[in-house]
Amino acid sequence: MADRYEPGNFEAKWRNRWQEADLFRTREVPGAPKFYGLDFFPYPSGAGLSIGHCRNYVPTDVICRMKAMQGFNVLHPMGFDAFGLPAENEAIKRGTHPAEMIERYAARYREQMELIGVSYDWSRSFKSSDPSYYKWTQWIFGLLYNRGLAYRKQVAVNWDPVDNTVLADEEVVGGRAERSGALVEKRFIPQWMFKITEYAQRLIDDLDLVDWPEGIKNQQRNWIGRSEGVQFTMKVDDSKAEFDVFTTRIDTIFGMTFCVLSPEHPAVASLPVSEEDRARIAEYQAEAKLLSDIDRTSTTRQKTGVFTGARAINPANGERVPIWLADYVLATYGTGAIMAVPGHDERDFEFAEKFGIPVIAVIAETAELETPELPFVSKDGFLINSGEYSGLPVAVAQVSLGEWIEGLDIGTRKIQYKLRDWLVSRQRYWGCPIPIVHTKEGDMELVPVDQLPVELPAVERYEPSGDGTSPLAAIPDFVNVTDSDGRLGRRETDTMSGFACSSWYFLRFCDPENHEQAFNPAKVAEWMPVDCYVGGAEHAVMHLLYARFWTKVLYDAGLISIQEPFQRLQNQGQILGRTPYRSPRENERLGVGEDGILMSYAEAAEHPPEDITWRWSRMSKSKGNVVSPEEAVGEHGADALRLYLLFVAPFSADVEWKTEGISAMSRFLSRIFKLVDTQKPRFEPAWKNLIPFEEPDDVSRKIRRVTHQTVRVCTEDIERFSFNTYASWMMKFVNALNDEIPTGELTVAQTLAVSEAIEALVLLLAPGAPHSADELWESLNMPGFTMNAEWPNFDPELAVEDLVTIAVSVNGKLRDTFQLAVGASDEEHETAALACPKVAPHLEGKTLRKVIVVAGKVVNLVAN
RNA sequence: GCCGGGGUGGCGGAAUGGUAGACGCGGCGGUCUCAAAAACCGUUGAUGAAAAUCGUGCGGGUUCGAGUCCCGCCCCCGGCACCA
Repeated sequence: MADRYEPGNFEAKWRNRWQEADLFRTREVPGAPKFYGLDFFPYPSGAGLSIGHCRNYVPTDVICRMKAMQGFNVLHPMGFDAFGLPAENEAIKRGTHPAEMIERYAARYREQMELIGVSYDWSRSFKSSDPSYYKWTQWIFGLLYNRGLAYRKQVAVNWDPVDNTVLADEEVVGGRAERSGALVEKRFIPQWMFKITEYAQRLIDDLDLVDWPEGIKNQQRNWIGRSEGVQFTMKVDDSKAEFDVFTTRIDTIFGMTFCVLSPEHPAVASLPVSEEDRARIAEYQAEAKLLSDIDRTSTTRQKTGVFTGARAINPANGERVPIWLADYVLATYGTGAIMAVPGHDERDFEFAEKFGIPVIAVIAETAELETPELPFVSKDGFLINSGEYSGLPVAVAQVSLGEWIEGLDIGTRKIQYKLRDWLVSRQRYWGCPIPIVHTKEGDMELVPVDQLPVELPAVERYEPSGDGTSPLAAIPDFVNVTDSDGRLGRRETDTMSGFACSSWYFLRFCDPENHEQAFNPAKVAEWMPVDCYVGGAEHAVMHLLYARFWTKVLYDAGLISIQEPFQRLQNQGQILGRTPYRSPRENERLGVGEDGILMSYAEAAEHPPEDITWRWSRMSKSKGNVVSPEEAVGEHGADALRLYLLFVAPFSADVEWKTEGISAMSRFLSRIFKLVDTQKPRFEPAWKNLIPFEEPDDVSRKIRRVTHQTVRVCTEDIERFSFNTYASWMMKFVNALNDEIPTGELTVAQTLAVSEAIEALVLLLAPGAPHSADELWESLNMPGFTMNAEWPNFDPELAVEDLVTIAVSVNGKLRDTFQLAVGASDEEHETAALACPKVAPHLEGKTLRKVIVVAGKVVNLVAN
């Protein structure tokens, strides 16, 4: 073995040996604890992995390898999220079939993952587009259908005119398609929906059961958007017409000076209005229809609206208030109608100002105050001008007014959610077919289990039709089927969103070969929940919410015994690449939100440097700033790359990729190789049996102390995802051993302590730099692989320092330090502190008032 | 606007209310070399000759003691955004 890190000489060798030994196959030792470490299901893109992906996979690998060494049964699988628009669109562009293309891309991903030494059990791998997998995706669809959680409905949908398909609300950001960036249009098309709204409350409540970043939990809570309020009926004056409103501020009901219906509200048609009014209303409704969603929700836009001519009666005081139509009231939230209280709501205030509607105050900071500055939107206040409710604090009035409304039987207290049902159907080819047959009568039948999977037909052309139907609709062999009575029926031609496929893959990994069931419940019970789930924060809402929902449905069906799939979640930070931009030329114009024109590195090289702005942005193929694992491994070695990814920053922080740091890791590994090479002749493999019988000396005690301290901290740091400090502590350990190990003849106690230290070093290194660790392990003549060796344990007593440095401060300011034996009494601390030479001048002319002793840490002398 | 997460040397970052800056990068000085690279040793928050003083975005507070806790701001990143 060399005395330096020469990755080209041994890394590939070890990867081959691991493969030959089938080292990563999931162990299922009876009685052993389990650990399920999982990375987000990746879509295998044609660009291959970047080191940004490795930032996700390496840390998970480190924790899984440590758990394996600690004797856990570790499940660490990997598969591919193969269905969906990215694959289909790229296949169309390249003129290949997505299945064949995905196969290639997935194989490349696997090679890259293997190149960096990630310990996946590939025997469990699958793609979501494998019929043996999506058979069961269809089966779960059936389960939802039978439980009344999947339904078809004619709805106004978000239509993506670029991808030619519908999108779920979650996939629309600021009126644009998240994926394609196209402006989303409204269309009315029958769609398959999942009733996720039925689970809204549980999806909020059970966030308390999981160990996730607070930010992600909050994003989910916000997305679900629970609000408590009162829904009540407003009667229209002079008419039988009525409509419901929902408000979270029932306490402000006496301040209602108008009502607003959304332009699409069905009650509009039955309002008692004149012909003239009717014409005005129709005109406004037509205008509203023309507006796109982003125009309509633009925050800079002035409010618009029209008076209907009708009035409604405020049930609280009998006042007749005008009914307006305005598009700032959304048809899709609550009841699509509101009571407007301009005194205490900014939107209503803006509207009232514009249209000259009265604004009155009904809440104030104190019960005595007559007129607060309006709009006064705080809930911290008291009711005024509110009849018998005047004087009550807001919170109290909300309860009593709610009860009063309920007593009158015109409304109820209600909980409202922003969350809408999950739109799951897609009018595209490359997805999991929805296993439904439409009968002649227009009924729907589920395809029986024994006829699953409904396989995607192999076709030549699968471009979207653009007319709102799936390309599958044009394939007679697929569409024409017989129903359960043997009559001609029509197969459902929509496919499922990719998010459906990724909503249960973590269950399939527990039992991937099962041909009889989606999974054996006993096996799922054995492995689930995922103990550590690692991936990017960009899936905070969609994937995690959907997967939680499916898990709860399967729980309700009695198929699994856990309600939350992912016990602990960690989000890695992004790796940013240096990206050149230049200012636009005369005939060029910048897109919205861009402040430069993207360049390639080649372009940048021959461009005047003063015209280039370098910016850090997420590595992506389109930006041309990707560093591949092949490049990094080729130049520095897999272990150096792995360690650098761990060391460079805290796991969740973004990283600006610079190559200088990586060579520091090669140097570090070389120092380890050198240290092990030097100590090898002294290494006593049986140190563990001999060491209890040897009388320790100062040097051996020191070596053992730093060994046990390092073992403790590294173990804790890996456990708490503090990989950067795990790496730091190994560096410190190497520095300490280089300092402490004597160069001459060693005593027996020292030999044993050194052997223990060297063994611990190699084993602690193993999760982070497994190739090097195995190379070193072998050079020490130790048998097998480090991954099968036992993770070092630490003895707290050996880790304890015997001498500690105590800080002495006077009035909180550090003045001196001194050494003291561990366990010294408070008096000893005090005496030693007062004896410190630098302390006396600061006490001069003062009276010592108090002495604070924190044993082993600090002595603070308080004097004045 | 609302909800999260941040703000610490030249840089990445470390620090259960108890010696701020661990570990690493970079810099500086040295050893080795004809020289360079590599490797190794020393040094490196600021001001100061030193003693010392100052120092974790800003302003207050709690405490014997605050990067850490509390209150009020500023800035950066991410998410949501007319949700009644």
